[in-house]
Amino acid sequence: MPETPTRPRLTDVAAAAGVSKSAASKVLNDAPGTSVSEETRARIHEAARRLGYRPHGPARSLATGRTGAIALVLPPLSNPTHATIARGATRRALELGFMTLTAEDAGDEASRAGLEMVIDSGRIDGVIVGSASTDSDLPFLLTRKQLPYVLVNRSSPHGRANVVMDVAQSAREAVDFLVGLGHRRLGHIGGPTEYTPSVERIQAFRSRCRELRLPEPTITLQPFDEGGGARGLTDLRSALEPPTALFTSSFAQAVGVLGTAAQAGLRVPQDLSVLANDDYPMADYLVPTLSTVATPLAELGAAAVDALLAVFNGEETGDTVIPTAPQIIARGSTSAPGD
Amino acid sequence: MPETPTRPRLTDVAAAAGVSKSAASKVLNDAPGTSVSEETRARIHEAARRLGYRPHGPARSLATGRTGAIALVLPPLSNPTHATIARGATRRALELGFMTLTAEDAGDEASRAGLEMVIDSGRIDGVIVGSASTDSDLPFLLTRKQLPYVLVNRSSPHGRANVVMDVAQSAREAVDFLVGLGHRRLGHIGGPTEYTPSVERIQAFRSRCRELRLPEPTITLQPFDEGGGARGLTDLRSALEPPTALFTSSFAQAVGVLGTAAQAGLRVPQDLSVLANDDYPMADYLVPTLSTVATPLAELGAAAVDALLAVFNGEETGDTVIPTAPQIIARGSTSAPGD
DNA sequence: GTGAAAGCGCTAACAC
DNA sequence: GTGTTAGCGCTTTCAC
Repeated sequence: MPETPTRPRLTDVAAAAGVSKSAASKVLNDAPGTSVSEETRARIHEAARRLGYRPHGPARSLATGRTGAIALVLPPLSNPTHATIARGATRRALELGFMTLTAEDAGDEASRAGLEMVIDSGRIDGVIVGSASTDSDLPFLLTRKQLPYVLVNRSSPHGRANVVMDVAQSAREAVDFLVGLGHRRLGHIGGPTEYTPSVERIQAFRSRCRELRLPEPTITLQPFDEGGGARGLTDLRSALEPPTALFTSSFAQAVGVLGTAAQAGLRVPQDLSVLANDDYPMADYLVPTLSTVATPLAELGAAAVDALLAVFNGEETGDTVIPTAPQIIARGSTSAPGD
Repeated sequence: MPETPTRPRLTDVAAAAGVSKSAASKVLNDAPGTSVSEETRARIHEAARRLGYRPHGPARSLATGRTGAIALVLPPLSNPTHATIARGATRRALELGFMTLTAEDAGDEASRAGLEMVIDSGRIDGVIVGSASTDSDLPFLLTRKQLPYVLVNRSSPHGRANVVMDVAQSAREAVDFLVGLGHRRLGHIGGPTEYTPSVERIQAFRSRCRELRLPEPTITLQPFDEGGGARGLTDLRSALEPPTALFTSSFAQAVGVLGTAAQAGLRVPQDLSVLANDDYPMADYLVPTLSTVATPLAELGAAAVDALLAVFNGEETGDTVIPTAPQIIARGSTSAPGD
């Protein structure tokens, strides 16, 4: 049987089944309240299957005003945090019949252009924003364009729906874990404060230390990358009484800490325990192996999709906090102080 | 001034400029051979600007049969190799006025479903495939669907256009670099042979060793991840005469090697020099810092876009090999044998 | 139960 | 130089 040269249209299916286009359309979408005999229904499905019919997206979009696609606006996916969120979101979207379009937001001119292209294209129903700093104009832009959106791993008072993890809980567990090992002088390498989780993490870390009547923790603010971890370590060590254990706000920062510690002749964990936020397979292969707080990033992405769909339906869901508890994974970079 | 409640259409622009839809359309697309007075032209542009007009993608697609979007089918972007290719491709596509849609191909059922959704959606003009193993049916599928495609970082005799780097050159430079340090017994942790670059790398590595009259190198085949590196190291060390220096086919493998070496009490670089394929910022922070062969991955992605567009235009370009030379970046994980 | 027809926003062939 | 018109493939209202 020779290949069909052009993609089959609804008309072709209808013709093959001996019905009208509208009948075919209703049956294939099983539109509510459609009255078509079981037998015709079967004929239509069979014809569609045989011809390999797939509805043509643009045509359907034009007719319905909906596209079945959502955009993910995230910081560069070279950062595994965001890649994981993206994957979780894409998986969930797929389950619900939505395509995802990723627009990387590196904060530069080119990203911005790409982003506007996607937003203005008329090819998406809504946006999941994971890149917005607190002073980003993205929420306003989307509001002005009348595009539904949710924020993920960020929150904004302007956001119609923010989807977040219990960052404070992670920070508290981190403190408790390190204290459980016997540490009392703790340090934290926080992320930039224009990102809401950084602020929460810092506050929770500090207040948990107070609750436990520990000495005031040393805290430094740094970018999320390896270099930030490196500078953070230098910072913390120059404190009057340097911490014996520290918690980083990103995996990459922890890598930077391990590298810098090794170069400085600081032994981990004997001289310094290191606990990273977020867990990746690489943790098992770093030197020393890296203890982490595993966070439900994929679920976060999935929940963002659910929240966006709720917005589509006009539901006022408010904010979502992922219920999954963070999990400490103890490896070689943490121990009792002095060993 | 109150916001326009609904997105402006071409009709609105035409009305505002006092011309017909077709005039507006032609001017805004500056269609070839359009004769419209400079003055009307200006009026139309001005009206479009004022209203913030953006063509509606689906409508345009329906009318033209083209979408202005291309799909990127790549292995999970948690692998920085593919994330970098994706970024290069997206950047270039944007420059050329194309949107990109990323479909992760993790080789599982869910990815496959997502992929078919994208392919069948009618929302893309072509596909860049970077995930195909040699026995993948993806090329056939795309051919059957009549969707233009190119392979990137892979090659296939069936592919209409393969876009690759000079992997052999990287492998030769790796050998030369290690030999330059004084090593003679070399090892290589190759990637799975169902991926064409793995095969080329292995062959080039081996033949370069022969050219230099070195002892036959020890080669092991492993997955591209950290675990593959770990097992690869174990493998190589169990050789009759273990290599004093090795080249991995991925960055992650090298991380696995460093971790496993540390645990085995093997000193890098004194007991073993390690050179990784591909370079990432993290290399500066591993313990020890990791020597790498930097490869032009972003350019590879960009070139894939160019090649795909050539296919759109019916040009028979054949294969593309990125001209940028690989670059050795010597760090702490390589040294003369025995130090 | 089923089908005819209008129209989503745009482009392009053609008429004026 | 500029406007009219016929679709692109689909959904959906409404009449039969």
